[in-house]
Parts: sequence; structure tokens; C-alpha cells
Amino acid sequence: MFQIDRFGRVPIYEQIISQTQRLIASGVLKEGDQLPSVRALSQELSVNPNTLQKAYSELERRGICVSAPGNGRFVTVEAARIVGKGFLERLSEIQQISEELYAAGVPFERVVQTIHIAYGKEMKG
Amino acid sequence: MFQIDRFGRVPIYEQIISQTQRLIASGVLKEGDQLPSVRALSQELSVNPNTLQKAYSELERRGICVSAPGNGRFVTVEAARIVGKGFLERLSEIQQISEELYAAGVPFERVVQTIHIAYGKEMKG
DNA sequence: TCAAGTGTACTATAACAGATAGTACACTAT
DNA sequence: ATAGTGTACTATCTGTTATAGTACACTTGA
Repeated sequence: MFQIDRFGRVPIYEQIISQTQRLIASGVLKEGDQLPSVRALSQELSVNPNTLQKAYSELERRGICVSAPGNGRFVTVEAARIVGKGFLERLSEIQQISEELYAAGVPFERVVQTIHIAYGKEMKG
Repeated sequence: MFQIDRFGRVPIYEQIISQTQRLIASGVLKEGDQLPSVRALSQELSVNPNTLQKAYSELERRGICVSAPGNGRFVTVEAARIVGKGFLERLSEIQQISEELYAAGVPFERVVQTIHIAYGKEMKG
């Protein structure tokens, strides 16, 4: 369910956060679903439980999941809505990169083509 | 000429690297231009000379600039070509983010609009 | 010639974030 | 009761980044 990159610059706990959010955004995880326990996931990923606790605490702080001590940790009702709001930040990332490509002389159509591919559409021509 | 963010995750020396490349990609720095000396730039930015040396060494390793000991450090002839090749990586970044936005239900047109803005074009409608 | 400015090399240290190890306790379902 | 949850805490290890300080070689130009 989760895939960890131990060599990149992004810390493990942030990878857990963003991957969880992505699973919710894409509908794989829905409201009421139980998240893997810190102990189980720590074994599966060979990661320290504290690291996962850190990730889950942050997700909880954001209102994306809630803990039921002794029971488990579950996706909230508002999770999808909250995660959805993050798209504005990602759009600004795209804008920033596009500005650099523009400055470097990469044609407009070349960038749009990339979006087409991501959205699984065919290019005309 | 350079702008340093001391709080982000990206180390200073990498900021110098990418900003130098951006200046070359956008044509501000051209073949034969002299780069600021490690000492001068270290004063201007309040950064340790070693940090800048590290950045410049990497730029040199990439063939983007060359050092003339006792004289200075200059942009190479191939710099623009080498830097230009980096656009493929940035396009794949855009593609990756777009795939997430697609999964999250953000409409295609919304992403393309962002590219329009970056390229300084007006949206039809 | 010599001073000033360039690049280069090296060691040592400080500072910080990330991750781990280990332990302990409270809660809940069965 | 037992096993599985979450939670809290301290201590430690590690790697990266950045700094400090010093020394040396080279080139330019007054």
C-alpha cells in the first residue's frame, strides 16, 4: 500500500503523509476505512514505529484521520474534502515549473502535451 | 543576482546551482560571462565561501562553467545546451503532478489554464 | 616586483533533522 | 486475561549542511 524511498530528500514520515493523502484523493481510502496500525506498518516497511506515529499525528492534526485508542485509526468524513483543497498548491508548483520552461524556450504546446498524457487523452495530430 | 532561502529544505549550494542554471537557461548569463567569485559572493550573500565552492565545483563537473585559476570562473560554450536538456526532467515533474490532479478530479482545463498563465497568454472565454 | 584578486585544498567543528531503540502506560475488543 | 490498538517519553545514532580557519598556487596589473 505504501512505497518508501529511503534515499531521496523527502523524509519517510512526509512520504507517509503525502501517500496517505494521495490514496484518499484517488478514492482508494474512503471515509471510515481503517489505516494500518503503527506496529503493523512499521514491520511491513521496516520503519520505526515512532516515525509512523509522527506521520499519523500530522494527518490527525489536519483532520484527515482520527484515532480510537485501543481500537485503531480511521479516515474521517471530511478527509476527502480536506485533501482536495491541496490541489491549489500543486497547481502553483506546475505554474512555477512552467514559468521556467517558458524562460528556457520550451514551446507552450510541449507542456500542454504533457498534461494530455497525464490525463490519458490523445493529442490531435 | 542570487536569492537564498535559508529556511527551506533545499541546501544553499543546490540553490546556487539551480539558480545559476536558470540564469543561463533564461539568457541572463551567456557564454564567456564571468561568474561572481566565491569570496565576493560569499560576502554578498553572507554565505561561507566553501559552500559556494561546492556549488561551483558541481557546475564545473556538469560542464556549465570552467575555472581559470587566478583569473576567474566563466560560463562555457556548451552551458546553454547542457542546461537546456534539463527541461525533460521538469516536464516529467509536471506530468507526475498532473496525474495526481487527474486522480483527485481536477478538470483538465484547470491545469491547462495554469500553463496559460505561466506563458503569459490570455484564456479564451 | 609586488599587491590584490582569483581558485583550490584541507581539517575541524557546530548545528540540525531524521530515524532508531527501548520502555512504559492506557484503552478496547474478544 | 490476552492481544492488539494508540500514546508518551528519553536517549542515541547518523548523515547532511554549513561554518571557521588556514594555507597555497595562479594571474593580472599597477
